[in-house]
Amino acid sequence: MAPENRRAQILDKLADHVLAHGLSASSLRPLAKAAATSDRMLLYYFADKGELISAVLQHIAGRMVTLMEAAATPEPLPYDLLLARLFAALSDPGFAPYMRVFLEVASGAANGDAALAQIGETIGRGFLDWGKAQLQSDTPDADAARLLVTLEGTVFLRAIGMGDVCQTALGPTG
Amino acid sequence: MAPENRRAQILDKLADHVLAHGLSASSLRPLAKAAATSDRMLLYYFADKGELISAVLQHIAGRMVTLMEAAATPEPLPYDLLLARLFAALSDPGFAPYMRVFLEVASGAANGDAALAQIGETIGRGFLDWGKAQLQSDTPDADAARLLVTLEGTVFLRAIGMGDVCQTALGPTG
DNA sequence: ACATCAATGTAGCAGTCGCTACAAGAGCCA
DNA sequence: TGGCTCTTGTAGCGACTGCTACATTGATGT
Repeated sequence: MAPENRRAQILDKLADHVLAHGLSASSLRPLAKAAATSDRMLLYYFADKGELISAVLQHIAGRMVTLMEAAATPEPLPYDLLLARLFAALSDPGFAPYMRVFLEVASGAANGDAALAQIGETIGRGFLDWGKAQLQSDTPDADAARLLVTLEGTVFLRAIGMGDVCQTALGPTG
Repeated sequence: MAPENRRAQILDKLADHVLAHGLSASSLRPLAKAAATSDRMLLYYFADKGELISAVLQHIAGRMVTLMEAAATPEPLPYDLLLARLFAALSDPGFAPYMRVFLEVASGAANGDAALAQIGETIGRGFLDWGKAQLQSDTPDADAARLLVTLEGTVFLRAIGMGDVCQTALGPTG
């Protein structure tokens, strides 16, 4: 098999594993097992673990973009409606693993990992732009920012078992 | 020294280390060094690492409560004003380490660590109640929930270098 | 003085981490 | 056929992980 194909194939299975088990459970040997290869080969296709993780996260980001495009509405929506719709989407079990990983990326970034910070920001800005395009608003920049802040807040709170508070926050007043 | 004092003394230095370097850099030997003792002694005063981390995080939570009490206003504030004030407080370098650790706790909780989830929720609910007491509102529950969601969202976004978006979200419309 | 027991040091175990040296198979070109 | 390069397996290194067995100290109580 052509090396680029092989690398892409491996990357796909690595992404599955990271989404399923998180970055903290993604040392080389478990990753290799998930990709049906050896740690030795992972470091053959990737320069080191940092490059591997970066590639996997970019791959995951690509998948997330695809998911979001599938969730896009043909018409822009007003803030409250879009927020409610996206909040529901993030509750979907198909989307939750991405949020778990995103949270882990943010945590790593906060602890000084520059590579994670860079990838996290790229994903975040992509999300922001995507939301802005979905918004029907007189102040799209501010509303898109509010949207993102609110949604990431719900991701955070749900992680610590406070999903009920998210409902309270978004339910009555929107 | 009485064992309880000694344990408390160690706990205090452990908290310093965790706040400075994060949970991921808090294996037993670095922690022991920070507390001027040995890994052996850490496991003498704490049953195992899980109990130790729980104790440290609870200690950190206690400190955070103290900080928040010091930041409390004598009079309740309306939502927009309180949000702006707390957002500024979370920007303070004295508070930022707590948010970094909180984020790491949330990430660990999302990845299935039950102990972290429990501690994270305790801290989060404490924060929620504290905010509610600070709020002047006709709908304090919903507003406190919105406040918390928004603030945690800014913590998340700032971790990945999107502090500017937080400003945009909170600045013009509040 | 002697026994007892809490507090602490020393040393090490078994496992995992990222990573690498070495060699062997596999396909390709002269 | 003989080399040559791409790919892969085997084995292991040194560092780190949480944790523990064993020995020693020092204070206390009788």
